[in-house]
Amino acid sequence: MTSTALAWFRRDLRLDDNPAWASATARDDVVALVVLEPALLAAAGPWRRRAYLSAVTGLDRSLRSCGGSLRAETGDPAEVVPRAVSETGAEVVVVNADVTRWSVERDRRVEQRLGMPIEQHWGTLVHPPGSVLTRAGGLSNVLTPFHRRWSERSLSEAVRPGSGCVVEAPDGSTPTEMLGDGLYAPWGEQDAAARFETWLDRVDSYDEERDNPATDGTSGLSAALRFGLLSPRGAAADAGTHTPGRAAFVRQLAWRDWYAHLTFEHPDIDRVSLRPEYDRIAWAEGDAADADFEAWKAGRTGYPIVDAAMRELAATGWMHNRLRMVAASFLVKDLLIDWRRGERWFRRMLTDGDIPQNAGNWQWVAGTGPDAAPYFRVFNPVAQSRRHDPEGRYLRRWLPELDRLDSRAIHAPWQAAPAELAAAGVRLGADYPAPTVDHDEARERALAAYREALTG
DNA sequence: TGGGGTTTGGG
DNA sequence: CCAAACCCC
Ligand SMILES: Cc1cc2nc3c(=O)[nH]c(=O)nc-3n(C[C@H](O)[C@H](O)[C@H](O)COP(=O)(O)OP(=O)(O)OC[C@H]3O[C@@H](n4cnc5c(N)ncnc54)[C@H](O)[C@@H]3O)c2cc1C
Repeated sequence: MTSTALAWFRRDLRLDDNPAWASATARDDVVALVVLEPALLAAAGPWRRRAYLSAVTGLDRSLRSCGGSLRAETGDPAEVVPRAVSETGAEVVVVNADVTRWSVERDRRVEQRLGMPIEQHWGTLVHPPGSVLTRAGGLSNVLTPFHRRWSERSLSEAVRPGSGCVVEAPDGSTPTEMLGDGLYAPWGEQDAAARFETWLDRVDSYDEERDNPATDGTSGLSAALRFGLLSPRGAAADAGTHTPGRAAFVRQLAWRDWYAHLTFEHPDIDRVSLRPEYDRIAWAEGDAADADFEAWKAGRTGYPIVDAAMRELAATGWMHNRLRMVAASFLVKDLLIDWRRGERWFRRMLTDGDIPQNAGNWQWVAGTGPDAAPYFRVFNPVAQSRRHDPEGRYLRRWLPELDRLDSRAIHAPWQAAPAELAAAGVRLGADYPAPTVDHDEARERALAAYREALTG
């Protein structure tokens, strides 16, 4: 009698070094399934939706090179998965687990409908939740001790697919048929692996280049990690920590794990401040705040560094880490708008957007999370711009209307002399917005609001 | 991976 | 005069 496993792929869209896939392919036959969940696709903005569907196509490509193909179905997993099980005769469903409340609840619902437990592995983190603990036995609320413990743990060995026969998807449910031929160019684990290889040529200068948004001094691997095209465990192992650049890169992977573990422990990370006293802040609300929020989303705040970053986000689904901090700080501290509103917009628009990383980082910027920046750390958008993009190379890329301003004026056009603006062809309020807020006043307003929440 | 203001100490 | 140190938020 042959044994059949159903491997249900979610955000682990690769075959190599994938614990769930390795286990599933230890059976005689294995069915590979992706469920296109309407709720998830609706929540994703255009960039992440495209990336996800391309990654699904890429997974199908990988499966075809082992003689099978991917079965893709649309619907609620609680309906789709049990149906696929009964159609294929699979006796086990194998997954890599995820940390969000949404995915935990989904898997519980599926198990109920299946009438049996799902076989769970971990394949989207370097170390799974619950495996990195302080002496007291809990999850650290401070990154540094977490990182130390995390580094002390040895990395598990890479796992390889077993020899199970990969089943072909039935007619009508291959990604090509589901998504349309050629609409989504395959983006797969080979692409992620190739990108990682070229990153290893540059990783040694990461610690020096990472804060410069005008150059691609970072790995650009976040979307591949988001969808599991790259094994984070493998990335940490292959990079090593023997140079400062490599150590800094691997530390970022620890940061990623930390936010995932925190999310597993605090499923409401996107809804409540992990330091609850900060939920007493009197955020700006009403028409004026709504107008500020719209200006921020559209890149019309009048602060070039914020506007360039927000325009890049909307146009590409990407934003450099330094700019994420600056743009998020601007929304929270300068506009005094609830971090949750910004978090939702970022999550929708970012190709790499996910709840643990996005909400964790927003809580860090807003000062509401564990080990977050203290609330009185307020970024000055002009100072950040001068420090990290001194020539305005990045600004010019996204704000062509300011290109003729020199590298002194471009960071704060409203401070330039009228003649200088005229010579550069910039009419503030017409070609480019006048600043929506005065940073010095806004900073005082934010400090007062935070202080009030903490003391009053 | 904060910034604004002030003081201090060498030039 | 200026950078660094220091305090505070
Ligand atoms: C307000 C805000 C929102 C963010 N939202 C997201 C998000 O939705 N999804 C996301 O993946 N990252 C998010 N980040 C973290 C970080 O900005 C991105 O991971 C990074 O810019 C991705 O570029 P990279 O792959 O070139 O990173 P690299 O600098 O090359 O870092 C390597 C990897 O480490 C991880 N990493 C790096 N920085 C962080 C960090 N600060 N926190 C956690 N993990 C990190 C990422 O997986 C990244 O791919 C956010 C940061 C901020 C400040």
